Order: sequence, then C-alpha cells, then structure tokens
Amino acid sequence: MTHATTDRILDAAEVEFAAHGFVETSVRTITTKAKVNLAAVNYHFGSKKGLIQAVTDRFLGPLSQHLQIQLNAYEKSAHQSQNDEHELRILFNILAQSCQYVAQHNHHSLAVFARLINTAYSQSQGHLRKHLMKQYGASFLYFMKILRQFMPVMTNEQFFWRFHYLLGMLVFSLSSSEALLAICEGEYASHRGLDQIMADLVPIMASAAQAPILGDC
Amino acid sequence: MTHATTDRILDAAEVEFAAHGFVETSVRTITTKAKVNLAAVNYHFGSKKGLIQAVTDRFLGPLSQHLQIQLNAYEKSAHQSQNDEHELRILFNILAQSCQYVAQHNHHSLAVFARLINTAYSQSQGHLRKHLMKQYGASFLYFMKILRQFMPVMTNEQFFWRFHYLLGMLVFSLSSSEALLAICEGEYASHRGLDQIMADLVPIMASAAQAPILGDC
DNA sequence: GTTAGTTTTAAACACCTGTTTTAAACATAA
DNA sequence: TTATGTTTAAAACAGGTGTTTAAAACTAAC
Repeated sequence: MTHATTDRILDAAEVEFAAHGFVETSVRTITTKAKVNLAAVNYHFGSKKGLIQAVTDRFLGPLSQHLQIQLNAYEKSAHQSQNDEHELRILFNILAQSCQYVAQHNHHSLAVFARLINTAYSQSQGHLRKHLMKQYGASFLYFMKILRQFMPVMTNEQFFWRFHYLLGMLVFSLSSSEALLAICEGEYASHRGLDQIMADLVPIMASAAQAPILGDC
Repeated sequence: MTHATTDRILDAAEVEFAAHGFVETSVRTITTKAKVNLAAVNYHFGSKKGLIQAVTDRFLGPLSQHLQIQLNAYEKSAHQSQNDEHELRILFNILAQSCQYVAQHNHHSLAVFARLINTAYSQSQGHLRKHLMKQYGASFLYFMKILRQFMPVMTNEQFFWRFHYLLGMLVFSLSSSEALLAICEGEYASHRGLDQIMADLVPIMASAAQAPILGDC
C-alpha cells in the first residue's frame, strides 16, 4: 500500500462533496468519515482547495486521456461525413463512453463527478474552473474543435454557447439523476442507470446541436 | 412606504445569492449591502432559511401565476397543430417569457431561481424539492400536460425523462451563466444576458424534445 | 402627553470553520 | 542501535457563522 490515508481522504471527500457541495462539507466531516486525523488534509493536500482539485483530478485525468485517444482514433479513420447529425452522434457517443469507461469500477463516481462540475460552475468556485481549464482545457478544446466541423452554420460565439448548453444538459441530468430516480420511484417499471441516461442523451444532444438559431419565435 | 427594510433586505439578498450562492453569502454581507442592522433578517424572516424562501417565493409566486394564465390563454385559443415543433416552440416561449416577465424589474432574480432549482435537484435529500413541488407543482404539472400532447411518440416514462433533460439544460445554463460569461469575457463582443440565453434555448429545447429515441448508436 | 406596540440598534452568545503548531509515533537506512 | 526523514496525533489558534438578548428609538392611538 502506497498511501492508504490520501486515498481514504479522496474517497470520503468525493462522496461528501457530491452530496453537499464544496462549501457545505467541512474538512472535519471528511476526516471523520475517512477515519483520519484532521490535520491530514492540510498535510497531504496543502489546503481544502488543494483537496478539491485533487478529487476532480482523479476523475478528469483518466477521462481526458481516454477522450484524447478516442478522438485521435476518430480523426485517423476516414469520415466522409455522409451526415452531420450522424457524426455528431458518434462524437457525443465517444464522450459518453469515455465517461463510462472512467466510471466503470466505481459507478457512483460519475454522478459525483457531474455534481462536482455542476457545483464548480454554479457555486462561484473560480479557482476550480481555472484549474480545470488549465489542466484539461486542451482535451476539451480538441473535442470542441472536431465538433465544430459538424456545426458549421453558426458563429464561433454561437457555437461556444451552444456547446455549453449541451454540456449543461448532460451535467445536470447526471448530477440530478438520484433525485429524478427518487421522483419516479415506483411510477415506472424500468430502472434507469447512468449509462442509460447517457445513452438517451446522445441523440438528444445531436439534435439540439443542430437546432436552428431564431431571432424571434 | 410599507416596509422599506424587508424590501431592501430582499433586494440585497437576491443580488448576493445570485452572485455567490446561498451558502457562500453571509447574513452580514446582506445586511451591510442593504444598510440594515444585522438582526433585521432574523426579526423579519425568522432565519436565513426563511429569507431564502422569501426571496424565491417572491419570484416563484408571480411566475407560476403568470405561467398558468398564459397556458390557459394558449389552450383557449384554437391550435390546429400544423406542426408539433412549432407548438413546442410556442410553449417553451411561454415559459421563457413568463420568466422574463417576472424578472423584468430585477434581473438577478432569475439567476437566483435557477440556482435554487439546481441545488434542489442535486441535493440528495430533497426537502427543498418537495417544498417547491407542494407549493408550485400544479403549475408545472399543467405545463407538462400540455407539452405532452406534442411529444406523442414516446411512453410516459420516456416523456418524464426527456422533460427533465430539457429542464436541466435550461436550469444549468441559467445558473451557471455567470461562470460562462466569465469564461468568454473579452473573447466575444456581444454580452449575453439571461433573456438572450432563454431566447437561444427555445428552439434548442424544441428540437431536443423531438429527437428520436435510439436503442444504440 | 402618556401609553402600548413595533422596529431598530449594539453587543454578546455559542458554535463551527480552515489552518497551524508541537510533540509523539513510525519507518527506513547506516 | 542510532540516526534521519516521514507520517500521525491532540490541541490550540484566529476568524467567521447564524442567532439571541436587552435596551433604545420610533410610531401611532387614546
């Protein structure tokens, strides 16, 4: 065992952050759940901020790596783009499968990750956003660059916003999946896992990506 | 003047909550910005929770009322449904305009509202969610009922999830608008307000509502 | 003008926060 | 074993949190 302490801290922090947000969860509850001394967080991660970044890194590192490889393979293979929507579905499917690949050993971690991104954007955690962009910006800019080719009929600005609208749908759906499952509990027979949700979203995102831009309705 | 104090508190709280979230903003900063004594919040609203509820009620009350009236008017007028997508756009536009109508005097309230919905759904224990559903659920079930007619080619279960995917896109986009604006600050010339975002989303949601359901990609 | 009810004020309360400190325990190599 | 570096431990630190208290100020009715 290399460092059981840091891993236990990361595991506990992941769960608590996802459940209650960054600000609402204290270092003390994390160290208590991890059965670790209070000072361990500052010793191993420097600060609470450092812990937050470490938690997200543990997920985003493998994700961006896997995504980059898949996108490289996609670009290498000839795509005579028969159809923009078809290519968009392939690309969103790559994103979905990269997420599932990273979360395959820990099914909770995908929901946790989505909630982390969600809170990073909706709680004004500017430091986290900047860190994420600095660390993993390249992978996602790469994804955006490829995606851009199949969303030609819009300006760069419109594309930027459209992309984040789509990303928002994905992030929110995953991070509120527990609540939604609780709502329709007993209502519907089939149970929807996160993989099912992501599969649902692929064609929806592809359609939404191609929706026209209207000045007025 | 009936109650300058409570109104000043609500106004200040709205701005701060929208900018920094519920947890990150302290009662002290609110009372300072409102130029009101610290104890005023607890005197007039009982607690910080009470203040949060008052802020959101000031938005959700008129919103659900306005929405209900508009939907009633929509149903009364004959709609020979030439086209599902067209009707969907009209309905999402009604939702968007209801939000804008309520937020016309205080632009921050919409972001606050979106943030509240977001946290209500991503919190694992949905006390807030249940409260909102009890108070304003009727209006939104009404909205869902009308929407359902123009999304016929899916089961009730599929409709339920699809609806929340769309809602998620709206909620996330509004509640993280501040972060998105910070990201593309200086990058693009035109400033995107919340009303612009909502206008963007109307055709996108209509397209996403009609996206096909695929077993596999 | 006096009284009763409401609102505002300043101070204090009790508690929780992230972080630091100092000493002890542990591990590893000479 | 001794020496060295790393990790853990308990305690304290300095500051911020929501809330409460008790006195003061104000407002309106009689």
